[in-house]
Amino acid sequence: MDARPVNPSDDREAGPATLPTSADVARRANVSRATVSYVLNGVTTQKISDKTREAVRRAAEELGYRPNRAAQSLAAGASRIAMFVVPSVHLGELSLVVSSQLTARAAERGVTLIAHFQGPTSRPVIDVAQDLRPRVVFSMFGLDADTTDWLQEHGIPVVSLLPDGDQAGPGNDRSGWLQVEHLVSRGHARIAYADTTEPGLEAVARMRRRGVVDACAQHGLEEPVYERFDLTAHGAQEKVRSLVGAGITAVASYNDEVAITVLAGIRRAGLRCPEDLAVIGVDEMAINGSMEPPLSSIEFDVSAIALLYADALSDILDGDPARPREASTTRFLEGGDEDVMRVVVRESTG
Amino acid sequence: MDARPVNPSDDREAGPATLPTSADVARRANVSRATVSYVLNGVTTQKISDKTREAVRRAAEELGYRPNRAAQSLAAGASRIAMFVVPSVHLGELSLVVSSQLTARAAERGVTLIAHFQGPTSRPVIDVAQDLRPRVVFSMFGLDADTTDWLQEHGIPVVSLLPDGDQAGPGNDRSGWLQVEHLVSRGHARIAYADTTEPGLEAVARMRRRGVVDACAQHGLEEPVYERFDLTAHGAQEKVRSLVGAGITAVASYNDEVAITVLAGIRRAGLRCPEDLAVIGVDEMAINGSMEPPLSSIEFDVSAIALLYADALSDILDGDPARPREASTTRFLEGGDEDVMRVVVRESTG
DNA sequence: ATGAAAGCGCTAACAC
DNA sequence: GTGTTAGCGCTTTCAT
Repeated sequence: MDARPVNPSDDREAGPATLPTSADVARRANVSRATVSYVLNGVTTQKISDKTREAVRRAAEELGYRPNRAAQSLAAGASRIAMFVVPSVHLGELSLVVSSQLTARAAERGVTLIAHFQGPTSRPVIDVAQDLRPRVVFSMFGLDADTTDWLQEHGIPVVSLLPDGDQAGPGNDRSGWLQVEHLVSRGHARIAYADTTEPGLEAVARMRRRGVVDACAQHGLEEPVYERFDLTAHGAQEKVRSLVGAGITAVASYNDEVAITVLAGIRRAGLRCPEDLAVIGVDEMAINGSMEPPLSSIEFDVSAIALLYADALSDILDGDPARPREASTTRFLEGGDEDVMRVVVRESTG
Repeated sequence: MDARPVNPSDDREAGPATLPTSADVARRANVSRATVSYVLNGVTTQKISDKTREAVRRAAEELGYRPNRAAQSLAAGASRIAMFVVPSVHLGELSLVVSSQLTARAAERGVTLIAHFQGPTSRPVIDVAQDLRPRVVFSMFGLDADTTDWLQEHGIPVVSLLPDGDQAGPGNDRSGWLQVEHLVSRGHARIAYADTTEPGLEAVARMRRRGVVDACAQHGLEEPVYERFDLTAHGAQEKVRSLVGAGITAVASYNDEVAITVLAGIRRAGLRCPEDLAVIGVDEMAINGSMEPPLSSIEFDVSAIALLYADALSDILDGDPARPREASTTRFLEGGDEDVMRVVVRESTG
C-alpha cells in the first residue's frame, strides 16, 4: 500500500521518499518502458492489448507513479506547462478565480498551469517563458507587443481574453459599452469617465476608456469628460463638485475601486448619489453591496471565461490541423459577450 | 547579432526560432559542454581560467543562450522551481505583491518562482508539486497537514509566513494582537470579533481569531463576543444592533472586507462609528480611506515579507550544512514582528 | 585546467 | 502487439 519503493536497510533512515519511475511501472507490469509510455499517454498510433493496458494502469496506480515532467518535456521537445499571466491585483478576484479553474481544466489534459504575476517589480514574461518554455501563454488583456512578438517567434501561442488597447476595435471593450448602455437606459446623457492613477494598468485602462468613449459616440452623446481619481480619495470631492458643476450626471469608472473613491467624493461634497451623480464600476467586488450607496458594477462570469480559455487550450493541444500556423498566433477569445459580463444594478445608478 | 542559429536555406521559412543549446555555446567558445556548464553555473570545485570563463560568457551572451530548465532539472535531479501557494483572493494584494517581488529575487538565484492559486475549484498543491517537483514551497499561512507531511516526506521544504491555526502560539498571530492593543489604547474594553463566512479561509480565520482572543485575555478583558458577517451585508445591521445592545464598543474584524460590512451595518442601524461602535480590519486595502467612516486596519509590509521569504530561499539553496535536516522541515518566518505589520489609524477607531 | 562519457526519466521511430 | 534503441540538453564524475 505504501507508494515508496523499499530501499533495503534504508528504512528508518527516512531519506526523502524517492518517486517511482516509468521503469518501476514497467517492471511491475512486466512490460517495457515504451509500453508504459504508450498506455499512460493514450497514444493512438500504437495498438495495445486491453490486458496490457490494464496491467500498466494498475501498476502505475499501485506505485503512485507520476511522470517526471522534466524528462517528459525534454524527450518530447515540448513542455506540458501553460502559463497564466495575471495582470495585477487591481483587476480583482477575476484573474485568480479564472486561473484556479483553468488550472483544474488544464490538469485534466495533463498540462500544469502556473500563474505568473505581472507587476512593476516582477520578472518579465519573456524571462519566465525562457525558463519554463510553456506550450501556451494565457493573458487577460493582452501582453505588450515585444512579449507577444517574442512568443510568436518561438511558436508559443498567446491566448487573451481581450486584445490590448491598441488593437481594440469597438465591440471588444464590452465593459465600457455595458456601463454606458446602462447609464443611458437610466436617462443619463452627460457622462464622465473616472480613470485610475495606478501605474501598470495603462493598457487595460486605455481599453476600458475607449469602450466608454465609443459607446457614448454610438449613442449620440458628447465625448465623456475625463477625470482621474486617486485611491486615497485625495481631492475627490473637489473633482466631483466640478463634474457636477459642469452638468455631468453619471460617472463610468475604470473599476470598482475608483468608483468607490468617487462615491466618497460625492458624500464629502455633500451631494447625493445617484440623484446628483450616478456611479457605476467594473469588476464586481464582494463588498459593493456595503457601499454608501451600494455600488452598481459590471460582473464577469468567471466560469464562462475559464471555459473559453480551456477550449482554446484544447484547440492548441489537439493541434487543429485545419489551421496549422494559426495556433502559434495571438488569439482572442470571444464567447457571446453578454455571457461573459453583465451589469449588476444597485442604488448608485438608481 | 541575431540570436537564432542560421538554418541554411531555411531563412524565410520562419519556423519557430530554435533556441541555442549549451553545445552551441561550447562550439562558439571552442570549449567542451562541460566547461560551459561549469562556467555558467559558477561551479567552485572546478578551476577555470579567466580567459576560458570570459570566452564562454561572451559566447552565451552573443547567442542569447538560456539553459533548458527541463534538461537541467533532469540531470541535476532537482528542479529550479519554487512554488508560491496563494491562499485566496480575500487576503488582498499582499500575496500578489509578495509573490511578484519574490519572483524577481528568486530569479537572481536562478530559481523560477511560479504561483499556484489555492481555491475550492483549484488543483491540490500535492498534485502540482508532483508535476513540478519544486525545490521549495512557499505559503502565506501554512498548508494543511496532509500537504505539509507529503512535502516533507519528499524532502521539499515548506516556508510559511505564519504557522497554521493549530500550531499557532501567542505571538504568532500578531494581527489580532495589534488590533486589540490598538482598541485597548483607545479605551475599549468590550470587544467583539467579526469573522468571515467565506469558505476556504478557515485556517487563517482561526488563527486571526485566536490572536484576538489571546490578546483580550492578556489585557484582562472578557472573551470577545463572536459574530460572523456575510459580505453581502445581509443581516449586518441586526447583528450590529445586538452587539451594541450587549455593551460591545469595538469590533476587530477578520479582514477589511468584513470590517466594511460591519461599517455598513452600523450606518444602516442608524448608529455612529466610532462613537457607538469602533471597527478595525486587517489587510489594509487601498480604498479604506474612502469608507464611511474611513477604516482603520492592519497593514503588512510586503517588501519586508518578500525579503524574509527571499532569505529563506537563499538558506535552502545554499543548503546550510549546519542544520542538514532542518531545511527539509517546515519553517516559519519571524522577522521582528512590528516590521512586518503595523496599525493604520483612521476614523473608524476614533 | 579541460574534456570524454555516462547517465537523469522519458518519448518516438523502428524493428520484431 | 510489444520491445529495442536512440536521443532530448544538461550535469558530473573521472581521466587526462
